[in-house]
Amino acid sequence: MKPKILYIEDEPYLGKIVKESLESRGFEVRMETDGLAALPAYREFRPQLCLLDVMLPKKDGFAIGQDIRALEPNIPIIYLTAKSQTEDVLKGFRSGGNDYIRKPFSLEELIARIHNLLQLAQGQPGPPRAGASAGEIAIGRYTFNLIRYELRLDGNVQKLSHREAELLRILAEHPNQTVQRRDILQRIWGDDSFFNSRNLDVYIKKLRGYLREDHTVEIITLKGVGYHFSVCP
Amino acid sequence: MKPKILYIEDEPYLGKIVKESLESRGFEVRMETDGLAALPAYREFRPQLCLLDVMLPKKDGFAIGQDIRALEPNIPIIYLTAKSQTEDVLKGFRSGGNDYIRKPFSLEELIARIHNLLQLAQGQPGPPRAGASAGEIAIGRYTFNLIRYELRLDGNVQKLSHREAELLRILAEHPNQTVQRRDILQRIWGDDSFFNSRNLDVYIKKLRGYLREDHTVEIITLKGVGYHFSVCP
DNA sequence: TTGAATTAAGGTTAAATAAGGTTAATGAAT
DNA sequence: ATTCATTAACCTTATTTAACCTTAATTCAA
Repeated sequence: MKPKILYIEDEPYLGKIVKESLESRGFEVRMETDGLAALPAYREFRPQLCLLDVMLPKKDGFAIGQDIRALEPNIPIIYLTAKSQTEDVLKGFRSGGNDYIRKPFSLEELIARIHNLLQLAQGQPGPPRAGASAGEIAIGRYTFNLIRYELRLDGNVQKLSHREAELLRILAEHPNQTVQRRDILQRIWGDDSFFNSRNLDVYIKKLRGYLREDHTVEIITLKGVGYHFSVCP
Repeated sequence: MKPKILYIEDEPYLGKIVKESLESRGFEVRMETDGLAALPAYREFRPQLCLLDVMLPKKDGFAIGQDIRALEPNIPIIYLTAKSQTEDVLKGFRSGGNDYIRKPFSLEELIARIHNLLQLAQGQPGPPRAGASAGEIAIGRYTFNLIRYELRLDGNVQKLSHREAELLRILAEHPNQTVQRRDILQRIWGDDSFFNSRNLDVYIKKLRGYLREDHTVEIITLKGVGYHFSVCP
């Protein structure tokens, strides 16, 4: 489904160009030129992101942003303005903005920032792999659900503990790459002292046990360095 | 605890000013002037956010950003640069940047953007689901009425007690996120002494009982940390 | 330059600890 | 009286610690 963007802009020429550009990049855009029409349009359209010009005749963009934020605390909002005073940028952030772009801006930059915010709002950074939906990672024939801490193969479900899941996640985020031991220790235990180090060994063993069914998946030890999560298709 | 920021900047005068300003605003800052020192410093310092100058003599900020992103996929990264070409902004986002600030920048704006990103990175409360109106939260197939303390599934209504409702509310406000045990204890009981701690266990059990009907909803224990309210769609 | 000896790194297992789960009884408030 | 909240006792399990074993890397002698 195309991400929906609500765009409030009172300059019709600029607005038309931006709207068309965004549409050509795969967004569904609803534009309003009147600040007072923004909130009703929001309610009806239910966008994933709002792009608000600040300087509007009747109701300024900051006020609109605050209203929308009151309705939907987490929706990404980008303010768009000709003002270049720092004070306005600050006001933008205080009004609940997540980004603030000064006119004149480059369309490419605008699009990059939109993508960035939509991704941040989703919460998930890693590139999704085929065969696994959001919140899941494909690991060979397994599917690992990051939210429920479940490792599935065919019908079988293996519940993982928190530590097990953290470790598997780190490995799975770096398929066919070397992950340094101390980085894992830092991420899970916060330091890389001797005891935690032995602890990691224990969990590596557990994961190897869980992953035994699919021989294309392997945790390879690189002594003195770390681990290589090998996933050959 | 103060948020830690790793700051890579090769201009010592500018760097000193920025570092001190950030410190005066409650951040703990580690600055490095050498691009090659960035990654080791990152490993040791484990910051919550990275502030990377792009134009560095030996290794540029984008390369550093990519390395750091490989270690920690979710850490917010801000690029800082004198370049004003759009192409560089795009490159910045492609390298996994979450924001991009052009020099000369205002310190206040920088700080506002840092706060903004730290907040975004903190918690992504999942997208509120359709079918629940104001004062109600959708929890999987359930609907939870915050005012009447009622948990509904299809026709059935389960009345919750005050404590039960408080706890469910805290969890439901953070779907698919980790909530620290001590935060819950603080919010409900005002402290986190041993006895209240056992008390929480009792209420968690009760909620699990109420939520048993929908298997996509689960309260996952993270031993020593807290709970993860998993709501898979 | 081999190749045994040495050493460090990690594997394996099991025990200990701490954290939480479960259930029931007690106490407080309406 | 009844409901809800707290306390308590006992049970289960994740995590840590520890001990001992295996294997890879390094060293140094022949």
